[in-house]
Amino acid sequence: MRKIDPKRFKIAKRHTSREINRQIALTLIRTHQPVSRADLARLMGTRRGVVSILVNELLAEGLIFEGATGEGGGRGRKPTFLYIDSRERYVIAVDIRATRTYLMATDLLGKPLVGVTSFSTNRTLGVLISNLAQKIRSIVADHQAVATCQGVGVVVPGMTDPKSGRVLHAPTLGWRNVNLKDPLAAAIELPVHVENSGRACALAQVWATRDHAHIGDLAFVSVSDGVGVGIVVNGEILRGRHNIAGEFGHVPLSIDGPRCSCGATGCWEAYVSNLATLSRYFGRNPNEQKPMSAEMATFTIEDLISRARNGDGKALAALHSTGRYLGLGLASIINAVDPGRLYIGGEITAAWDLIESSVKAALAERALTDLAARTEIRTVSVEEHPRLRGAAALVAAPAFAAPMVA
Amino acid sequence: MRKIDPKRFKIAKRHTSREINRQIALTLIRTHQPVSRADLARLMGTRRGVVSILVNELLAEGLIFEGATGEGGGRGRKPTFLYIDSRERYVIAVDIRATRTYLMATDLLGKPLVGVTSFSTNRTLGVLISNLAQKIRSIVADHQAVATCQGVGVVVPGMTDPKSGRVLHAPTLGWRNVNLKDPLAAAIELPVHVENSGRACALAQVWATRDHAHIGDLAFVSVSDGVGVGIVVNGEILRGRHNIAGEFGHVPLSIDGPRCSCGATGCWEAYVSNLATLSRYFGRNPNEQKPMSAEMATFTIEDLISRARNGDGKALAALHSTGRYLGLGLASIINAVDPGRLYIGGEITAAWDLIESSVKAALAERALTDLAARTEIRTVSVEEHPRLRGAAALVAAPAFAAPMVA
DNA sequence: GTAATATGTCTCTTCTTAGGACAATTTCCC
DNA sequence: GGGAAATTGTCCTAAGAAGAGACATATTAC
Repeated sequence: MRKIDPKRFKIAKRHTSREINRQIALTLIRTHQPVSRADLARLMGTRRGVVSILVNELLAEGLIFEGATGEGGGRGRKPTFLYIDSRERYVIAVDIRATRTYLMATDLLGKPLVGVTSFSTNRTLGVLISNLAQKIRSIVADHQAVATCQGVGVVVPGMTDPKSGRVLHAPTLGWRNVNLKDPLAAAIELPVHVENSGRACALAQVWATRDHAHIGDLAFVSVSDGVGVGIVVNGEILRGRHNIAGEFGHVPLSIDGPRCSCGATGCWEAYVSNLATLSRYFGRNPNEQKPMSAEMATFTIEDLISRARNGDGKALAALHSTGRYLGLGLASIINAVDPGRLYIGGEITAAWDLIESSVKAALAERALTDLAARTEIRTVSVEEHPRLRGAAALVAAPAFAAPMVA
Repeated sequence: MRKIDPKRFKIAKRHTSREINRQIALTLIRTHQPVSRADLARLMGTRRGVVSILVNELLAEGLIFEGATGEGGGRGRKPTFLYIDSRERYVIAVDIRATRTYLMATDLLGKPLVGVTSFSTNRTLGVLISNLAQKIRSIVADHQAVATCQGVGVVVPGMTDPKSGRVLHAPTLGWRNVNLKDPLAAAIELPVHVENSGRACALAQVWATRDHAHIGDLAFVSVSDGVGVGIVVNGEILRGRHNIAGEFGHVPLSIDGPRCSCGATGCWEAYVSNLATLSRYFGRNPNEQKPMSAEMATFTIEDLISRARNGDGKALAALHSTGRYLGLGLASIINAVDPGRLYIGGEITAAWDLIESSVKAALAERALTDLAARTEIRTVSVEEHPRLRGAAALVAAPAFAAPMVA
């Protein structure tokens, strides 16, 4: 039961019905392909005649194509199967991180076209944009003959305003209120979408085609240098009035806890970030100003995980501790927004078999009901490039989204 | 950008456009009344002809009525003003609390028709339902000649499943998995809606007509025996997969903090509930099993507030402390869902002038941005009966809600 | 070879918004 | 006092879109 906004409603015009049904048909082709017109009519509960018109529109726009006539089981005329056309359009995904920037090209369904490339991040905006533009132009040139680029999706580790394309605050990049969209769009002459990386990861999961059970309510928790969280409610990314919604990384576990990079104390992030786990291993107060030893400076979370696997009890204990705090924080997400599924990303997922029991035990401690405590948790490994897939979804997803109505 | 659920979409039928525009017109009449057909056409950006048809439909259904011709400023034929018809239909609101149960009747806009009545709550379901049915039947009998009852909205201090009408868990009532809807609906032969009181309060605020700025994203925090929170996102109540969404009362401030009634430790509720404030005043550990003194047993938060106003430094300190914790928890809500406005209800609002500065200071400590820290906070006094208004909205709001499409 | 059945197209009907004409009012202004 | 201008609400026709069903096409069952 949704209230109509008396300032920003959208009236149904003559073409609105068609628009709605077109997007539904497209969605069904996307999730059920290969699928025939007759199948669509059955799925949609409408006549084949209407479906034919919708399909012809989608064909004319090149969004779908007709494959070979299928091998239907029973008797009767064989159906012509329809598929999403992932040849004519593609998108470019960009993941800007503190030290390196990653690029990838995918089709509209998120399937990679060229592998991931990367270059060292130069934090001076102008330099970074010219570096990016060069790489993007080269990808566009390579594909010019075959397909057209629909746009560029850029994800950034920090708060963003996707509407204006500004990066409001990205601590690890040292950016504050930087307009990333306009100069980049001007340089490459393509539409640019900017989004926070945690939210983009969540977006990638909602739009993941391979998952047939539609999960409209989910949370993505990305654990690495910081903790990024993306929340999806009713199939829509939660952005909030000031573009900070989903920042569960800065919801406290203990207000008297360790100081966090955000300035407050006891944030979840201060307990479960990779730095926190490493500090725990070295028995070091993460807020200490003392210089780190050479070992500590180069030691990574991956090293810690491999030590834990090789029998280092202290490393295992540090991971279990992180697992416990992870579970306690996940319980906050569950009690606050109660998503249908939780996704965990980041380097820590490589140790999931080691920490899962700690996570679930902690979750059960604080989740309000048993059922909620059993909320499904899925890990997304670093190799799946969730951030890049999210950046791609920023551009690709609007083509499949529901039209805004009422 | 919303994803279409490939399992639960809704196709646009022939009558869908009409349905959408009808609800938009109704919404505009509701928020702009008195308003003419021509005004509506301008507001909706459509032709007067279509508006006439929509309005005639609404008139035929008795949802609106034509008032006297208005006194338009300029020249030209005078408009006939349209109003929501709040005479033919009404709803009954019920608020079940641990010790007393409250009833009220309102029109479709939430305006009270008869004052609030109440009776002592009998926690035995059968007895309570027969008590309720008796009261409701008497209200219905009183109004039979004039108007028809659209249904009964019931709010309960606990987790509910509005779809089945079950109370999943209401600690203060000692109920667990109790079907409240069906037996009550059978007894009174009227539709019954059951909802958690915090969520209903939030609902009442979204649908409050007097507030002309539509706030589609808000949070309502009700502080009394417990802490109930209702979250509204995109004009829709957040319920979550397991009907526990919005339970910020059980998100921790400090996992090592005092034990909460939910079994966990350091929940926000354990810091800011009325009991917590009183315990702080008496310098008492709220988990202590020692019997309370006679004074402590009958002393209420209202008493504490009046002592603070009369110069009791300890009382004022206890309130300031609660204010600080309140602000810290509100910061969690802001960082997590970033609503456009926060509403605070409960007895503590009577002391808002005393604690506001503490609340805002604490909020500023933890909110991620200055802008977010300045999120508007409004108090809703106990006298406004937010829970009963929410119960009424449960029944009244669906008539004005956006149709589900795509 | 024929009946049965499924697919996709086409036509006609019905519902709905779009555009504009028109009558009824009401004020402005000479 | 009377005409011009402006505003409201209704009516009629056009065009867009779904609903219903006929029809040609294609394929298997028997």
